Amino acid sequence: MALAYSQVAQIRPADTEPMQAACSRCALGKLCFPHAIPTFYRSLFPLASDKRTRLRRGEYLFHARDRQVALYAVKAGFLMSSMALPDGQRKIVGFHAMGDVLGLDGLGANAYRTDAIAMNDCEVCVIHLEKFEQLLEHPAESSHVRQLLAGEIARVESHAAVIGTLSAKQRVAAFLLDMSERWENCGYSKSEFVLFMSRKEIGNYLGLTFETVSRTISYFQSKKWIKAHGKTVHILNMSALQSQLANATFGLTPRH
Amino acid sequence: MALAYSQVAQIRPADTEPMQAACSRCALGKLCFPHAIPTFYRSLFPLASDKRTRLRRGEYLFHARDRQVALYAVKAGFLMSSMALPDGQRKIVGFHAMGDVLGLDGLGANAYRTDAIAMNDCEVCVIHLEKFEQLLEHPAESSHVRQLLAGEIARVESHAAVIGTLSAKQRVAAFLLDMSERWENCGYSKSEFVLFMSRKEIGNYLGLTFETVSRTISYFQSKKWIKAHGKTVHILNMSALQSQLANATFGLTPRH
DNA sequence: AACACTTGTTGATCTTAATCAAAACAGCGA
DNA sequence: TCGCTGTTTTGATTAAGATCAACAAGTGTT
Repeated sequence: MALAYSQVAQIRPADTEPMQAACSRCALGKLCFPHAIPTFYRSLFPLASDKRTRLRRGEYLFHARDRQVALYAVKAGFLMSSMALPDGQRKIVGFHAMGDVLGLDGLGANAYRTDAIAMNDCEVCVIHLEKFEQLLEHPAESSHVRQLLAGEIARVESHAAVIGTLSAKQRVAAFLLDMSERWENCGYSKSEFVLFMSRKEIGNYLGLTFETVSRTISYFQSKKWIKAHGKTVHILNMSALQSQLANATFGLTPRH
Repeated sequence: MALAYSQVAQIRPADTEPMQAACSRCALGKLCFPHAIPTFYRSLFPLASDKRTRLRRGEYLFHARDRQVALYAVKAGFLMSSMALPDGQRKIVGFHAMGDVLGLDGLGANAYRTDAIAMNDCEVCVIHLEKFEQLLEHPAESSHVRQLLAGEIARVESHAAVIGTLSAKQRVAAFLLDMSERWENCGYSKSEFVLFMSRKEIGNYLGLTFETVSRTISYFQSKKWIKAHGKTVHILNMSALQSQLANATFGLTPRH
């Protein structure tokens, strides 16, 4: 039964409430829609996001194929997006933390293309599509949206490159460095952080089994490059992890 | 020495010439910018694309990190986009045929993010960024661009799912079906077509060695599902290939 | 046509990571 | 607190696919 997230839970109305704080006053500020609604536009479009939604672990924010009604900006907590494969498996194609915008890949298709599932309790800003259309009338927002979309392409392309060319050790090293960078971007320590996903989920994301992920983490610990109990990770030697990616590839990994 | 495409060749001015046929009269018509410049806008923006460029096999259309100056729509021929990996390898992240638009992933970043290389002689429409900005003022175009971007995300995500979860046989089957579909979308036969890339390039794209690709193609031939000499492929049993993807996965492939 | 050179096929062997299995550990509700 | 359940770690074995190698089939050039 794949992941334990199978329980389908619709967002109940009670969980959706008007936002107290407008985007302009949101602590995330620069992360999701940095210049959202410049002062002189405020009278027209008072808020980019007018609702927020709370989700509990395992709840779906949206399902692939659902008619798209909104974009979502993560305010707190973590989500993942996954795709159903023809054979009934699921593949995790992305992890999302605060500031990330979800639902972009559905634009124009009138339907979401992935499932978005909460990995823990989280809070999400809702930007309804009508509101979004209004936002787009402002060139800065419109260009920012293209930037978000283009950035997402770049992110997914890199990920495809990672899982398509690197060995297990390299993939896990790349993953840890990526997580480190993301925590840093959110203003936290880049050398000490908590993974918000299980070994199984990491493996799914990286195209490895959870045993291989676990073994690789143990290996990095034996080298004293990291210290990890459970989901807590302490990076002791960042450059050793980085060099895994840079050299390592002569004779040790696929030539392609 | 990676792929034989290493020779860097800038586009020479002589290769870039004014287009005879405007988008509105282009044979590709619906493919790249379907509603480009509706009649009543023509006086303002007479052409989406005002230049075309010819490339010979191995030439670069653009390099990652180059300042982005244009988008490109493929008019004839085939290109690939590839990324340089930290270790000096290259990873092919996409193949592009006529009607495809290249350069999208650089939008907003002010620089291309991938290298685009001609796989054979080809002809490409150039949509300069200034022209593009004008185009965006028309809501239909603006929305179409978002659609192109979102579609690209979906395409790359599926590809990541393919190489992250499927076995060699499944990947090659998925690849052949994908090529088949693309040829069909361009109005050609879906069961008989020419692969425009080498086994090595297929392998690179799919995260396999060229030997494995070759062996897998031989295997499909031995099953009488396809007939192939060199780059010419004849699909004899489409549903057998499809079923490779659907079942196959119980006990035979990674559980993740 | 003859040549070099690149691309593709097939075989034999080896390595990596998957699979199977079992025990240690952590979290949670009664 | 205990015991249940799911997660993580570690070990032993296997299989898929990478690597090494040799040859065949194309492709292009003079």
